[in-house]
Amino acid sequence: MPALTESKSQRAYEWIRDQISAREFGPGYRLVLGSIARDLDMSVVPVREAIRRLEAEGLVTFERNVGARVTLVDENEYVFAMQTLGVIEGIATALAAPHLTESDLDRADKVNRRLRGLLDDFDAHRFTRLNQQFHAVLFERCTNPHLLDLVHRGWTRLSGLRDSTFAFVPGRAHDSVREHREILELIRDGADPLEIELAARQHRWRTMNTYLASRQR
Amino acid sequence: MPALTESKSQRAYEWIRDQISAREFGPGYRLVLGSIARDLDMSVVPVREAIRRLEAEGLVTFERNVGARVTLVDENEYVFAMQTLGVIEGIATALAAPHLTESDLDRADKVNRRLRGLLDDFDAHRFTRLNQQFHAVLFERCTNPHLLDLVHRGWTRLSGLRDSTFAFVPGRAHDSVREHREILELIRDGADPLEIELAARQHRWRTMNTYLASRQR
DNA sequence: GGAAACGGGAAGATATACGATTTCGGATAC
DNA sequence: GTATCCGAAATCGTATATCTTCCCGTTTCC
Repeated sequence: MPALTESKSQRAYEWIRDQISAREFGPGYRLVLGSIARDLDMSVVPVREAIRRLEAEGLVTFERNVGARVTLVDENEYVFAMQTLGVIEGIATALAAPHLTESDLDRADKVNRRLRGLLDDFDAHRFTRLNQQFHAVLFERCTNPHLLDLVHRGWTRLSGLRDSTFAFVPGRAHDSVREHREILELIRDGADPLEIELAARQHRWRTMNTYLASRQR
Repeated sequence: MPALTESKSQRAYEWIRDQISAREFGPGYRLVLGSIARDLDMSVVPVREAIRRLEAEGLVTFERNVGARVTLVDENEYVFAMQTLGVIEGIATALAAPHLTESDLDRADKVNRRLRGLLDDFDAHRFTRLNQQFHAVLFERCTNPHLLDLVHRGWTRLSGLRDSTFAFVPGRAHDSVREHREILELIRDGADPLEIELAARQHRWRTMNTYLASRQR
């Protein structure tokens, strides 16, 4: 009988990751091996392995003889993650740009229109979700899988950190939609890759800076 | 009695990583849990955990019910890793630049002179080691630890992949030393961060391109 | 002669067991 | 009242045991 199901270790990994993403396990949440194992109806061994992987990805922090907890991030950490994501996503978008089809661009445009629609009746959570969708269309065709993996990790990490930047600085959403249009424009025009890269990077960095400015008051 | 020694899991992790780095375990090497455990005088459980971490870092590839082997990289993978490292290292260098002291720059310069000294009596392996040292001086002061971590992983990954690019294209070494000087110059002059970033990026990408060109003949 | 079925050994996946370490509440000393 | 010392409970770390899966050489059947 072939294994139709994935390994328990894999299941544990995905389950924990999803819990973190869904913020069931918020930052600082204590991951107790025994209880997770019980919840998932398995022994602790696969759970340990899952946690090791998550540790290597930076989603959880491990302390010898004490245990694992969901990585706790301060202000700085958030900024660092955003700064990094800006760089990685920027180059990924630039590399993907030449491979985007008309239909990709239309899809991105449609998502951006929905984003604009949200501006009136603002919902930070929905906005963030759509926002990610928009960018995903733009970078998914990146030709470098290694880079693409880093982009995904960056997003996962951020989604674990903070529900939504836009909840803190709703004003940023308006500019964001406009910048999306500009980036799409650049891609449609077959602009210089470096120009696209820097536009995408600055777009993210501006969100980060807006957040920073809002905090310092 | 407090634990003066690190955990077995940690020991296994470091040992395997070092073996890969030292190319005792070359690409494709089959990592058999049982024998590693025997070599390190421990049970397989810690070894499994170590391998999971290495898997998450991309150093080993895992296949269900089959086992782990040191990540085998084809031409493409090498190019992807270099491309990524160029981007990451570029921004890290740019971010570090304003924080470099005179003594840092002198140290880098000294290393680069040694590199130039090696040109006459070329030794690709030594050259690669010194080359990494040179760049390490430039990016270590990067203010974003997250980014710095990615740079380190990139280097580790590449060192696992291929002993030395310069062994394939020794001619590149000469240009490389010159470009090092130019980068140092930019930093000393307090050049625009973007300029520094792109110089560092292009420096690495040129090595990659030279390699590619040499392969296509 | 080749394809398919079989079977044994090697290695992986997971469970269970147990000793070690940390944590924390309460008792005791000052 | 506070600080320090115990000890139990919780939890981790690792070893051992068992079951499953895969690999590969051999046999069998067309």
